[in-house]
Amino acid sequence: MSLREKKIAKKKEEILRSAATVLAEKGYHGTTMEEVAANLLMTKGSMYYYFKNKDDLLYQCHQMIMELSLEKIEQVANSELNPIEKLRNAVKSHVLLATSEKSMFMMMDKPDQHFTGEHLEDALGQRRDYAHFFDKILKEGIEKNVFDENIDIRMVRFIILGALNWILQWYSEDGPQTSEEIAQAFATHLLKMVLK
Amino acid sequence: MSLREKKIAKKKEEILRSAATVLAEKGYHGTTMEEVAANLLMTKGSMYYYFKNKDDLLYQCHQMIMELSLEKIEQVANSELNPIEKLRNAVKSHVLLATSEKSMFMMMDKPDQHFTGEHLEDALGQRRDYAHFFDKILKEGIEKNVFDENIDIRMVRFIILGALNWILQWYSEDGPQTSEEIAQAFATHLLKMVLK
Amino acid sequence: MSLREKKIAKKKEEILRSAATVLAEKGYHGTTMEEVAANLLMTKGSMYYYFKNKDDLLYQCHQMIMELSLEKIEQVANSELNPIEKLRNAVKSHVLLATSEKSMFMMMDKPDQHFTGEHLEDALGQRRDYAHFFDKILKEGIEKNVFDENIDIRMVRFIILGALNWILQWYSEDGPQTSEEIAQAFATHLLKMVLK
Amino acid sequence: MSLREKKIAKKKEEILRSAATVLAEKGYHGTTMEEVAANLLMTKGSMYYYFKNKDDLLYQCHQMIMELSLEKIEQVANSELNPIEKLRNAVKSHVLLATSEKSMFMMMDKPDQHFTGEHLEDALGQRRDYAHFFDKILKEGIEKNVFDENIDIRMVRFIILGALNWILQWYSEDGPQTSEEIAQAFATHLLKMVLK
DNA sequence: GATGAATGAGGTTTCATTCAT
DNA sequence: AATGAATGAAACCTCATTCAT
Repeated sequence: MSLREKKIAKKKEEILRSAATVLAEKGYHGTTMEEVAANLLMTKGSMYYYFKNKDDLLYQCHQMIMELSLEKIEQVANSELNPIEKLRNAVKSHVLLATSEKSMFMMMDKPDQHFTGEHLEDALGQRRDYAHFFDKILKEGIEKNVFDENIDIRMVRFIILGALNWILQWYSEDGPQTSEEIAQAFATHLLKMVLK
Repeated sequence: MSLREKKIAKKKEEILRSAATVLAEKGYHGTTMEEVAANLLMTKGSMYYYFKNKDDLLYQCHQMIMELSLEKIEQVANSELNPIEKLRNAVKSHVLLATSEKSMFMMMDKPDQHFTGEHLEDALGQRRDYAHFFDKILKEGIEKNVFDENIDIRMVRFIILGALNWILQWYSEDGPQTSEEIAQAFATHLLKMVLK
Repeated sequence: MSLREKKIAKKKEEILRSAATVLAEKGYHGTTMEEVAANLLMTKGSMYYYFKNKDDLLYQCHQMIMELSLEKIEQVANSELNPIEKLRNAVKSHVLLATSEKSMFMMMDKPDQHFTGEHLEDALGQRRDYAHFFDKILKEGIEKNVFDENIDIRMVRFIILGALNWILQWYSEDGPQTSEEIAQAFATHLLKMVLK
Repeated sequence: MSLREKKIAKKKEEILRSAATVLAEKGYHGTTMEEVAANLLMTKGSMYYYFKNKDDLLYQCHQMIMELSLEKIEQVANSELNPIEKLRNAVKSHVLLATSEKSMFMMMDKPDQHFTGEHLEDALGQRRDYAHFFDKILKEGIEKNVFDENIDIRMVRFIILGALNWILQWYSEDGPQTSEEIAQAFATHLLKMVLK
């Protein structure tokens, strides 16, 4: 990657982060290009140098955070840990990522309300991929006889993902618990649900 | 309530239900008054006879569903059942309500993105009330020694509410499980998390 | 047609005429919705009540004038006159229409620069239809032995249409000749070209 | 002219030709500097080294083609040919030039839509000059008793110019007639209009 | 000479809202 | 009680133009 390309990439990320912040606060339709730009002391027009249109901006926002998340969970799922540790790590890692990058995660909700066509396909695909890693861990846990064989994998996965995504709705840096503590608590309680 | 008032109330509810459907699908800013009206074979203008403005419409939508939910959970929490049954029933009742009135529940997300001022206060208050009922059940369970005394009530409540609210993101009438089965599965798994 | 529909139709035509005036002066891209509206003491926004978008406005403008023209020439071509009179009348009628509705005719140029897809098809089709009537008259003249059998119908038609359409570029109400006189002169000279 | 100046002049002409092509296809307002530049594998910004602004570009485009045309017709009008041959040659030469440089001629329409102030004066002046040469030929023909003394010179000139300029609207390299044949046909038919 | 980046004015379009009827 | 018509603010987006490098 040339120097110039690096510079562009950096600027793009800057914009994406700004966008994510505003998007998280106001939602897709509630966010204006003006605001995203103002956030960066840029002008509306300049942003169109980097992104084709608002949809594109949103999509790439989604991409960025999705790639981050997928990378993390893939790493955990493919590690040499036992299923218990895998699940614990997956949960913790999601909590830590979500709380530290709250604004970016915020916009992962309701893809079908924001995306259409190919973008929607992509977004849903990535979401499925993410979910799949949890299924994999759960299945492995059952096979290895450390998780309760009666659990309904699909339901458990929905419960875990729901709990994790809900964090954005209530988490605040000034809350009574640090994100570490939350991660710990979530891991503990969710594990209790699946252990024998 | 006079006959006329009844008629108005009925019409209002009709509009609210239509609005909820569209709002659920497209989100607040993505929904136009036109669409809501068209859905009812009405005209945009007419709706202003019943609602002061779009915000008001959204707010009353929110109210309607919140009242329904609060009523249900209050009933359960104040019943004579033991904590286990209370929690089971609270979960089940939420699942059944959410799946049957999906469109109405859909819009309960992110109140701070939609409401301001007094309306926001109200909405957050109701949400807190709802959450409080779960806390109450959990506390009672611990006191009565049927729930694990080590659980972190706040965290558990967040997990439960997260799992419940997330249902809207994946539930489909044509899915592999009926809402009854889902309710059952959720109750079972979530209970496992809190039992001794 | 109901009263209301009539009113709408009238308003639409009002707008179309205003649009035609501005379009004639500034060309398609040079014309703004603002100007068209201002011309009628309307607001930009109001025009979208009557027309889907700018393209739609332009297209219907084109339609209006094309229908007028086609009607006129069809009438002449299908009359009982001899070919000489037919050609004379067709020319005269075009001159009179073009000079009296200069602004509307002005925009018939370069349809492929303004229209796309189906609209382009339509516009080109109508243009072909119009041209066809001239061919028909010319052919009839040759068959009836009143026009020179050596003329190249296609070329002659192009010459006539070119001369007629060019009028818009130079005609002015304050010019030295009335539109009647121009019509007369055009008819005379163009006829001379085709007579035996 | 220094070598450097020559290089610049060459580049300028390159740009003008590219611009003419795009302008012909999309019209003034429909053409973006971006497109013109892209056509030459240049960047938008670079073009401002050669041209002050878009208007300037258009104007110089117009100039280039106008000079070409004027040169041709002046040559014909001032030749030693008899009026008949002069008119025939003027017509033919215009046809051949217009068909071979279609894109450049295309933009000669409606100067008052594109130019203002001094540029408009200039453009109209050149147009008048061009027209004048036809008048001169026609007058000479009448004086020398080879053209019908009853023709209305102004009208005939308008007919001829209209027919000639219209060619751009229908001519295509793949059409049934070569440009030579068209030139021939136009000369023949238009002459017939003015001969005794 | 050339260009990448930024800008801002201006255009099109949408939509909540109003109001006379 | 309903609605057709109008409005204007605000959104998205384009593009000629500039300028540092």
